[in-house]
This record gives sequence, structure tokens and C-alpha cells, in this order.
Amino acid sequence: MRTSQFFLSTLKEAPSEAELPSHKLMLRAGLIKKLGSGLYTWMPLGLRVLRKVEAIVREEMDKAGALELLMPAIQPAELWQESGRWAVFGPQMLKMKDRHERDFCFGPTHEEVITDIARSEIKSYKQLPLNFYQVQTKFRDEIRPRFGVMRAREFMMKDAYSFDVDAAGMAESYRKMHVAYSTIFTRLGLQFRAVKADSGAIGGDASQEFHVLADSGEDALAYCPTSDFAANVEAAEALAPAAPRAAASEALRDVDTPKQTTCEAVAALLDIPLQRTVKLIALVAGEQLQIVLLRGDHSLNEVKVGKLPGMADFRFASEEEIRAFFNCPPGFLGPVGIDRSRVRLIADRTVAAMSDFVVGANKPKFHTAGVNWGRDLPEADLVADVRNVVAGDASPDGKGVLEICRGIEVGHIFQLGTKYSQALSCNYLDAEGQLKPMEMGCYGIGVSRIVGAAIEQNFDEKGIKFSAAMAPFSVAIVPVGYQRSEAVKAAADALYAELKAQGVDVLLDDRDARPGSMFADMELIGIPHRVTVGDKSLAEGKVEYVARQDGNTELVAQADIVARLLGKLAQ
RNA sequence: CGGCGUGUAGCGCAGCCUGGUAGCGCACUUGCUUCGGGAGCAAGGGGUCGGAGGUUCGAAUCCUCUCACGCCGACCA
Repeated sequence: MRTSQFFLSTLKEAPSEAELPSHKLMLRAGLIKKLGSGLYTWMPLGLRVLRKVEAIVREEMDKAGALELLMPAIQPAELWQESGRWAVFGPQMLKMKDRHERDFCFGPTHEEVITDIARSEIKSYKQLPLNFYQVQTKFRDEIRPRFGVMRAREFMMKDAYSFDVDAAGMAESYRKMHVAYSTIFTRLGLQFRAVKADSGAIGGDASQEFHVLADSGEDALAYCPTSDFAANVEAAEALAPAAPRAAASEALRDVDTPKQTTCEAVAALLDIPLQRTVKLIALVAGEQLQIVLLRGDHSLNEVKVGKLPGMADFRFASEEEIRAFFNCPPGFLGPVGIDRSRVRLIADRTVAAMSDFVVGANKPKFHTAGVNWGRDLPEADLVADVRNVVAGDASPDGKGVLEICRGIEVGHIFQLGTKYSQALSCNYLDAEGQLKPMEMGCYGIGVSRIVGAAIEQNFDEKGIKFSAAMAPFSVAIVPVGYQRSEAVKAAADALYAELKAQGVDVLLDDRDARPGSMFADMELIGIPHRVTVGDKSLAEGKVEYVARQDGNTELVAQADIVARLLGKLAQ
């Protein structure tokens, strides 16, 4: 491709709405253009990148035995009503009516449709196992779209669905997808990690997420450097402290905390470690107040709370509800001396093992110190793991200590079991003629998100640094004086023709622009290999090669440059 | 949805407080010069100042309403 025949639209300054480096760079490089909130056009340059990601995803899915199909983006409401998710999915689903007032949605995912296909097409165990996939535009009406294509409302997703005769078969399908996903992200040149995940709204048993590691990632990941344990923080178990609760050694006493409404402030005032304080979080579930106690430096894990008995649809208590029960404003709440018949007291495992701790006194401007279980208040009604793990916690596999890093979720694989096949009567006949529900799995990859995540992981002050696998063009030829020097033009054209003949995605910058702006553009859009052709080096029969990755420059004989480039591209 | 904040040329912004002929940089067009790191000079084109209503002789500027977008909190590939 020649730049004069292509469409480059680079910007020196990024539009102000962009926050993350990847978002700014994608706009500056002209990969995408915003149409509305969470809606982006993939411009010609960006589409080339997206297509390269898609191609790798397709190759590996095909290799893993999955079959591509394409389902409608618009789906009738009936299927969703049948699975019960029409109401459950909520406002995140874009709903619409046709001219006959029939309900439809723009598909946020395709479990219902694929299950409908399977139940009508698959009758016998002899047809199984099967894995169908598609690369499709999805729409989720995100509460807050942001970060460009990383959290867009309309986005490109690869979703696959496996159908097996039994749980062992499903586990094998799942394992194949795990392998395929690892291969895909490796081929894309990404640093990634597979972690244990919560299965969330989609449901099911086992599930793992694939994360591109990046400091700006929205998810916190817990991993153990000395074992293979890795989990999303929301799914990582916090073990109970190994040491038993120490005996009480302090007397119960009130302390003045005139303005200290947080554990941090109280700890600072009393000059004690934050780990000696306990905070109280008031929740409501089943019309009853639920009091959760957490150590001062820990944070509530809402996923874990939601899984406790009777807490499935919990919410945070309102300030009125808090005042009604405690007769005290938030900031000074404590578990000592409250009417335990009207509430349930849930203690985090860590708190249950504490002694001589500090909590609110249930009266404004006071906290209580030297609090001890059993002596000053009855034991908790429930001791459970309700906190997020923190760096330094023991690894749940008992093989070391956890560290925390951040990641961008680009893939998620689930073992669904029979959740959807039972809801939608997706059955087959086994060898004994028995009707059985199919065992399903589903596997998603955020194709458009990958582009953003990859840039978030690979950029410098000059712009994007695409891996060879994702770059819109593999090689950029920058002639200095293409319009002025016959020799330069002839050499550049010859190199261009030769690379094209070799099947290389090559971009020849034949604009009548100054070299500085051509260099800057090629660097901004992230072309991994650049060849500069100029009179100076041509006089010695050489051209200049620059690697975008490290900026290393070398003079290469004209006769050798094609072979050198082919060698680098093959790496 | 709640809490802020911003809407002025394609992009980045000033002007608004204190009403009086709409500006700057980049980008774009033309010409001359320049040509290995986002060139210089000169001349140009482009804006219903988000929208509606109001106050006023006069509104980008003041008031009311509205829409859009962005940031901070709960969802997810």
C-alpha cells in the first residue's frame, strides 16, 4: 500500500476525552473515531489491526476443532424469556420493538440462540461433542463506557459454545479452549495470565479469565510467585489466620475520637497499626440488617458476600436505617452492646481471630478499645471469608505468599454445565435411549478490546509499538526525497515491489512530506520495521533499517535488505 | 442512576467574571523558499459559540430549561 492511496489521519494532540495512553494513541493514530458514547468507527488503519487479531483467533479456534457460524445480532425476546434472562439481564441489554410491537434485543451474548440451535439440530450422542463459534458485534449498554474500545458499548467479540454428553467431555472441551486461548495470546505477542474467576451473571461451575497484564487494568489479580496459583481478587480465597486468637490482655475502654470517622484516622490518633482496628459495614438482606466486620486495612468483597446464605440480593444499608438501629451516625459504629436479636453479625475470618481491637463505640465522637470476643460481645453469628485478599496474604494453595497485579480481561472461559440446556430443554438421546441435557461450556474473547489492551501494554513516547502479528503493516518504507531524487524513487519503488511480491504487508510513504513527519507518523501508528531510503546511504549502496521495538538502527546493503526483513518477519 | 465538571472551526484551547463587529496554536488551501526528525514567509478558506426560551437597544458572555459528552462510585469481553 502507498500512503498516497491510503487514508492516514494522525493527530498531534489527542482529543481531551481520552484518558488512557492506549485510548489517546488509538485516536491520535487514526485507528478509531468516536461516533457516540461507547461507539467507535474502525478506520481503515485500525480495521487492519482488528482483522489481524480476528484472523489469529479464527485460526486457533479452527485448529481446536471449533466450527464457525454467524448468528443474528438482533434476537427475539421469546428465547430470553424462556431462559429467564430477559428480566435478569436488566438495563445493560438494549431492547427494541419492531413494527409489530414485538420485543427484540441487540444481543449482548448468544447462549440462548446457540442453545436453541443445538436443541433443534442435535438429537443424538453420536453428533457430540460440538463447539460452535462466531465473531460478532455485541452491544451492552454499559453504565459507563470508557477507555475507548476497552469498554465500549458496541464491541467485537468471539464467542464459542461447546456441547458435550457429560461433565468429563465438557471438561475436555474446556481444556482445549484453555490451550487455544493461551496460543492466541502468545501469538499476539501479549504478556498475559490466566486466572481463576467468579462466573458472575453467566453462571456455571469452573471459570477462568485471561488477562493482559497492565497497570491501568480494571481488575486486580492475585497470584503466587512460588506456585501456579492465580485468581481474580474477587475470586481469591482469603484463608483464616494460621495463629489462634490471642488471649485478651487489655481492658475495655472508650477513647475520644472527636473527628475520627475512619479506621485510618483512628489508628493515626491512637498511634496503633491499622491492623488493630475493625470497621463495621451495615448491609440489608432479607429485610434484616446484616453487620459485617472487617479489619481496618481490608476491603469488602461483594462477590463473596453475595454467596453467603441469605445474602444473594444484599444491598448497603441507608443512613436512615443505620441511625434507626444504632442511634448513631456512621463513622462511630461498633458491635459492642447492640441488640443481637435483631441483626446478624458476620465476622470476617481475620476479625474472628483478633483480640484487643478498636471499634466504634456507637456514640458520636467515641471509639472503644481493648475489645475482645466472648468477653465484651458474643461470638459472631457467622464467620466467613468476606474480604479481598491483599498482597502478603497466604496463598490459598498453601505454597507461598500472594502478590497483586492488575490486568485487562480479554478472555473468559466457563464450564456452564446444564444451566442453559435445562432451562431451554436442550437434550440428546444417549446410547441407552435416555434423554439427557447437554453439558455446555462457553468461551469469549474481546477481540476489539484486545487491540486496546495490546497498546496499553506496548507503547512509548513516540506512539504505538505493535507486535508483528497485530501491526497494520509489517514494514514501512520511508523514502527521503521521493519526489525529488530519481535514485531514491527507483530504489524505494523496487524495494516496495519486491516486498509485495514476497507477500509482505508493506507501506510505502510516497507523500511529498518532510522526513520528520513521515518518521513520526510511522512511529505513531506502530509499524514494527522501517526502511529509510535516502540519497546519502544509497551512494554507498545501502539503506537504513530501524526496529520500532528498540529503536536500533543499522545500515544494510540494498541487495540484502529483503532477505533481512523476511528473516525478521519470520521470527 | 447518584455526585461533580465541560460544551466556542477537524483537534487542542482563550474569550464569559465586568454584555458592545468571535480569537490563538495545530490541521487545511494557494504561492515562493526549504528538504534525514512534526520547516519558514506570505496570502486564504472554515464557526447557527450544543439546543430552546428569557432579560436587554444589544447575549458566546447574565437567567431558566434541555441535550450531549467527560470524570468519580455498582456491571463485563
